[in-house]
Amino acid sequence: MRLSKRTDYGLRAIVQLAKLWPTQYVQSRDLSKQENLPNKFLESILLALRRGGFLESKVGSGGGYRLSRAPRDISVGDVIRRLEGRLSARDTETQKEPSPGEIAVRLVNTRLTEATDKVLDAMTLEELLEEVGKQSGSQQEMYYI
Amino acid sequence: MRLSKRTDYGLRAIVQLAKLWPTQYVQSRDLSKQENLPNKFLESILLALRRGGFLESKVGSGGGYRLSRAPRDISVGDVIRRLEGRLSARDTETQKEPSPGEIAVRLVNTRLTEATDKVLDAMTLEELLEEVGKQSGSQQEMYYI
DNA sequence: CAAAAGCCTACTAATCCGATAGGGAGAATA
DNA sequence: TATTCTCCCTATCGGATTAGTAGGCTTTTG
Repeated sequence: MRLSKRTDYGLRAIVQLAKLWPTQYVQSRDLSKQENLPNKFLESILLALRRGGFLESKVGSGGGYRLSRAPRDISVGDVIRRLEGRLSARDTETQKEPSPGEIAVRLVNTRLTEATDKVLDAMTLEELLEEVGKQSGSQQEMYYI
Repeated sequence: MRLSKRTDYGLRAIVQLAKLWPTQYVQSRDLSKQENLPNKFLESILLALRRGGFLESKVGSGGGYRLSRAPRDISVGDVIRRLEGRLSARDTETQKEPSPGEIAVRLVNTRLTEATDKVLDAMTLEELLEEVGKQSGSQQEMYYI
């Protein structure tokens, strides 16, 4: 189970935006510098996040992106499902009676989806930020002591 | 979260073998017919499953494959991890201090892996077979009434 | 020996992913 | 008005990965 780069980058960007919330707009170029991401690729991801209702944007000088609501009101699951294109895409319509193997695979897939959804839906950006704070805090102690 | 075709096919084949256990050996050709899978592709998958210790094989006339132990002693998680090549491949060694975004992504990944492992490790082939039995049973009633 | 089956290697085809290029269009600022 | 700044949008490309094929070797059974 691996997240695509697209999702990876999107998460990293939205985490940065959550850190800065509710400050002024942040430009995509700055975001890509902060997390060291390919500029143009990130742009398309931010656009998807905006369309998904997670971000607000402002064009022109002084414009950029910011969260559309508080980090506690944004679910990581929602964000990831928006970014991850490959979700239960084709069901091939099952015109014929499914074989035992097909039923089994479908069952496994269902359980997996349920489990991941449950985990991801339980996480908000706020909680994610807290955890990151703890982690990077203890990290830095190791360096600064 | 999508399983690869390789994993899909492998599961379907091993479910068939579990249904027939502990009968005599089943040929890969018959398996590919039963589940309608590409013959040669399936062969390589069965080989991987044998190397993983899930199957026993017998060469020559009258040979084939069968489970190496009871369905209740084979975990679906083990099977899938064996078939799915792409598991936590590169960790890129993180030479530099990770950014907040990277920490967040790592955290999400950890939680996802934990959740999926938990679900898959809790399933055995036996349990899977039971569920399939229920499903296809109720399916068939709809057709035969 | 001949047939049956697994075993093994190499190759090709198709798909998807990550990334880039090149420009609009509209808002702020001078 | 002109200029700059930023998001917005489309198209395309290269490479990696996945899916599938071909062909033959080896071992067992009859």
